[in-house]
Amino acid sequence: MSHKVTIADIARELNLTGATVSRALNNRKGTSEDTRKLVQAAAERMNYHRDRIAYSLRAGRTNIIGVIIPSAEINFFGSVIHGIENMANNHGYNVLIYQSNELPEFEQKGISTFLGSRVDGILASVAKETTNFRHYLEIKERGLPLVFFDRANDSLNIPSVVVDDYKGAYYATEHLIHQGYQRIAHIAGQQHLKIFRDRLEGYKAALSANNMSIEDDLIYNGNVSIEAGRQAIRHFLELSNPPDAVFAVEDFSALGAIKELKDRQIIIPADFGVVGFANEAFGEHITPSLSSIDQQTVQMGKEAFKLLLELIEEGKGAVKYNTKSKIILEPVPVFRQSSQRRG
Amino acid sequence: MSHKVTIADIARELNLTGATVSRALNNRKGTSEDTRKLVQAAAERMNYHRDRIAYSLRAGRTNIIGVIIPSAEINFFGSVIHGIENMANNHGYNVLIYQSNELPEFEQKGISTFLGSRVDGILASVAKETTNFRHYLEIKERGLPLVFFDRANDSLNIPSVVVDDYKGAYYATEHLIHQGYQRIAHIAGQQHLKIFRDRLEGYKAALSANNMSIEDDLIYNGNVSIEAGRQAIRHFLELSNPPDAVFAVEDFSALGAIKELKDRQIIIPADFGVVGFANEAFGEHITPSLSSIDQQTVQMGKEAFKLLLELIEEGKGAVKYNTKSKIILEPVPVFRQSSQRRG
DNA sequence: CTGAAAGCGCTAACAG
DNA sequence: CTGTTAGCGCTTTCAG
Repeated sequence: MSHKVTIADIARELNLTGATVSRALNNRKGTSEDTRKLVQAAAERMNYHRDRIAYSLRAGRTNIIGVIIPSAEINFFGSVIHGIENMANNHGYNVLIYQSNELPEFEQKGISTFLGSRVDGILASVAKETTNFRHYLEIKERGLPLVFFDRANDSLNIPSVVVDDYKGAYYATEHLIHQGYQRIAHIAGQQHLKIFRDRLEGYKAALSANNMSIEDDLIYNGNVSIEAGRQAIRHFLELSNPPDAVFAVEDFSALGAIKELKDRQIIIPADFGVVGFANEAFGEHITPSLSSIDQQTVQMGKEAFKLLLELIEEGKGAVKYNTKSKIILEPVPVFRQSSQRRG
Repeated sequence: MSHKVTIADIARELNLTGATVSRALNNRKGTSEDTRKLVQAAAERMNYHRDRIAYSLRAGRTNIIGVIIPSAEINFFGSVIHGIENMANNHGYNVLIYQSNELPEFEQKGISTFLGSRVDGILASVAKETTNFRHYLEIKERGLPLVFFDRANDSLNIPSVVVDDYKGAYYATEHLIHQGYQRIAHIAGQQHLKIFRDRLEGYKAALSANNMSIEDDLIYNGNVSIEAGRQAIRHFLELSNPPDAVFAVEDFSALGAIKELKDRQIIIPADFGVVGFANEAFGEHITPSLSSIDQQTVQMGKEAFKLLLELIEEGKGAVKYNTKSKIILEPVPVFRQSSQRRG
């Protein structure tokens, strides 16, 4: 059980004082080369690890950042965490995780424990159900660095890293047009979420830019689920003038669309084109493979950490929140079988 | 910026002393009802949050556990983390994450920072490349609670939570037999990993129990990848007496097998049955949908935390590591189209 | 019931 | 170059 070894232990061992040992360990100037070596050897030998709790209390910083995500079970967030943690690790930071499970109460609780834990900064992706952002503003008021990723709220003037949803949707729709589809529909997501609104806008813009009309009948308001995708197709096919392609707001509704089309013996992509959004893992493996828009998840995590780190270092207690610090990642189209009927 | 409010601030405000405030806040006995109310109201009003760093230094515990995973990008681990974090949260613990990226050096580094961070316990899933377990033993020697999940090492006498790989493989193989397949092959994984060895054993046992012979030609030694699955099928179909079904060590090799069989116009499941292992998300959506064995990931995370918590609470500095504490979860068969040709 | 004092382990300021 | 002292914010003796 060998009592945890502290600086005092090393000092006693070497007939020195704690201060000297501390200086030697941290290579502070004002220590002779000799004692420095002596101390470091002893530390090694005695298997000393600096106590970060004590250090943090003293230094006023923990080298820990807190990350709030809706759920670690969602692929997307696992991937972002991967980017965040690796980058953080490179810079000497550790990552504390908290899941909101999409509920604002949990978000609030997570923020509260993060504040108590004295994390040096917070990265967050907002829960779907969150409409009141008071708890996020509290972070800001405390002068603690905060960066949103993916699910941001622009009106709060908080830095963020997001993918360009508008552009991604534009690419997807334009691609369908280039593939010769004549009537392109859209399966939309919940419109109270900005990311889904942006995708709808991108879809519309691409149509307009190509002199195609925007028709309400061709925009199905669902949610992000396989079932919504099936329902959308049922709705579309009942129209007197049905579409021949669809851009779905994300991959699961695209998947539902594909399933429904296959059930109805409609050939993809020859008779009907489908593009999703998110580039989920399954897309590559289904038949036909799903065209989609990659969101640069790992990159997003890395950028988010880097931005947070800048704020931490620049800030030192007084962070300047300016809207300038908004990083918009370029979405990457991944076009596969479900939409390619040319070439 | 309002200087962070501390116990001293509240004490000053109320003309009390820090000790009293502390007692009142924590509902310690030996405080009058009146002052208690007074203090708690003031704390609320002044927006006081207890500083966990200072508390931890004093108390010798952080209420933080460290979790080492190979990569957050792997679905499986995201899902386990989900279970761990939710359960930890319920019990007042926070979760620090560290990715080994499958490298023992990183594992070592993670453990080192966890020790420095004075986490109350560690959960770990061993990196593929790890062969020397010295760093894990160090945790044990320090008396810090440690629990392995999924990728464990039984010879170290460290508690663990795993799924019963042997049984899962047995179920999978037996199922194929019950479906009337005559010659059942196996795509094996790297045999230096226990989980893969166990699956091979389960496969063999099921064959033997059903009076079917075990043939070396029907066991393909690959790794866990789509390409390995394809290669295995190529190998099997070249045999003079080829198999008519395969149990793959995990879903990606099963996927490769399915792709190769489809390319060769072999009908699944009528002419060839396929079962995988892991129940990855894509399995449900491919055509034909993939039969697999679910590993109870979320449950695994929950059990792992619960076991760790027991060790933490029982231990209080002197943990008893006994082999008794090994939790083996029941694998859950999920049979879909790729293997069902009856009923 | 409340106050004074000490200490968790570390580092920075000030002396020597 | 090294030692002494103090303090980060909290809780827990021990007195009063």
